[in-house]
Amino acid sequence: MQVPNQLSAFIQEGDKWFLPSVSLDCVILGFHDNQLKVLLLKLKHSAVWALPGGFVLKEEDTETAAARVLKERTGLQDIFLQQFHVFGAPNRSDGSIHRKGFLKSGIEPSPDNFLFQRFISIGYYALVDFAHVTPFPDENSSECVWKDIHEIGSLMMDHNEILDKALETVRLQLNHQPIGYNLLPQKFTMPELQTLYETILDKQLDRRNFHRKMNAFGILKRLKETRKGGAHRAPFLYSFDMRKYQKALKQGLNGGW
Amino acid sequence: MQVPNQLSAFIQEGDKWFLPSVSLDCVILGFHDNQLKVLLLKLKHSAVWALPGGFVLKEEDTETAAARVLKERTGLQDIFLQQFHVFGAPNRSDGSIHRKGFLKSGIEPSPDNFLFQRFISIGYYALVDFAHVTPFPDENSSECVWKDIHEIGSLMMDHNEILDKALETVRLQLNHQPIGYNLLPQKFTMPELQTLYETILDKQLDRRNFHRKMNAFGILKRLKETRKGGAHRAPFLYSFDMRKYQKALKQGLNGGW
DNA sequence: AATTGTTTGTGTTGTTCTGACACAATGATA
DNA sequence: TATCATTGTGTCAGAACAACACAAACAATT
Repeated sequence: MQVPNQLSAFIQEGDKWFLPSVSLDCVILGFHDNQLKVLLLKLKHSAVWALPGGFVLKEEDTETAAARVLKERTGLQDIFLQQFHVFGAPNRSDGSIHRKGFLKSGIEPSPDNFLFQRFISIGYYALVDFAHVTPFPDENSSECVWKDIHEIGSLMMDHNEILDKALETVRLQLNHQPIGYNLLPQKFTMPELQTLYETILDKQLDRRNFHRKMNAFGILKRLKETRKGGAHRAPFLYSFDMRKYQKALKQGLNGGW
Repeated sequence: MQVPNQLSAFIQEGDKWFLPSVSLDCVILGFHDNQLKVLLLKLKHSAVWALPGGFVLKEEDTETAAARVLKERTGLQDIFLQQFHVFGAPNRSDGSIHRKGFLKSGIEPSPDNFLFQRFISIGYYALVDFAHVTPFPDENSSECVWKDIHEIGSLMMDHNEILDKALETVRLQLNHQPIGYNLLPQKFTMPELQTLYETILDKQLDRRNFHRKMNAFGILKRLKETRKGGAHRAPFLYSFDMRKYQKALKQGLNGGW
């Protein structure tokens, strides 16, 4: 089954294709310039930024639906994708946003249009290699860009809450999920990994202790290459030893009991 | 808005009251006889055990809906309740179970009955003080009882998966949520707390190290009383110092970075 | 009332982990 | 070749941890 590609198909036939009441929103995170980025888009005829979202096809798994939305916005497949929370407040979805969009497009929607109902939303976060992504808008959105997570203003509906919850979840799961692996390119330096940790934890870490502790986990392979070009001493490149990484994550990277 | 109390109202008017496509299931956990228990019920005309579940009223918050289900089965209010996962496989819900129930009740359901549609399910887990709960069945179920988590057989639909995921979540959140506080009575002994930890973690812990570490967290108040009556040395009673407990949980009880 | 069996409370010891710090090595730039 | 910022490595004291021993308490038995 294919997703309808035309706006008009959405408008007139939403309830023909999709599961009612259920939507999903994706917090797509990348790491670039030593900063965490999130993919946002701006709906046509709307002034505010929003998380990319979508609906679940009638015969589709919710995870598959999230992967589909991710692919539509980034072109990426087989990406680390994780549901983290359901947002189920009765007044969270706001049909008036779509209503205005319709009117500005010169369309007169039916009062019981699919988009006007109440939706709960399943939040997913995705971790992607920034360099592999070219964000592009769809026919419903005018812009699709990476935004620094420290420069997010007011988002549509409850999307600020969704984003915050995603970041909180990533922080809590840092020792249990391969977060470094998914956000960094295959080869990376120790200072880059440290900055990633510092950004996620929003906390400064001691460079030398970080180095020692990371090596102690035994999850990194130090390559023979260094990253030249910076104005200073060239740091070694590392990559993850996935077998040991996965094994270590099961215990949690920091033990506990 | 009140929930319909009669089975017939569910059957004939489900889509009048409830949000379509969305259900929820509750993993209600208690601690008794040094073992973790889960509340299960058996649907009328069905041989298998199931988790208590329900639906979301059209204007109701999903959290409120879960609290309502919890209250219906246990009589308890203001309980620690936490969503942990959404189960969204397209074939997970099984209308034929309800169909059989209808037939055995001598009812001829409409083919487009509310219960026959596809449902995703939001999983919630609740932690309750075992002593405060008297499980009782509703008009849809014939039995409602506490079961030891090690003596669970095959449950209805994907409820084994839901239960397993709940237990896994509790284990992962042990250092971040007030799990001891919610599962134990207000006064408890150190050995009881340790057994709770051992049961959740499915791992033996050293009695003396556990004692020392727990005290080091500073989240316990040792009372002047002891628990007499056991055949051996009477252990001290403790209670949680909630202010310090909450504060400690924010960092996570075991640090990490 | 003394003895016994089992459990609880507390302490010790050697090892590992942690946080705070110093210094030498490196690579581009001046 | 000197400079400068950054990276790699090392040290050291204090904290945390695992493994272990022993005394105190309680009820049941004699």
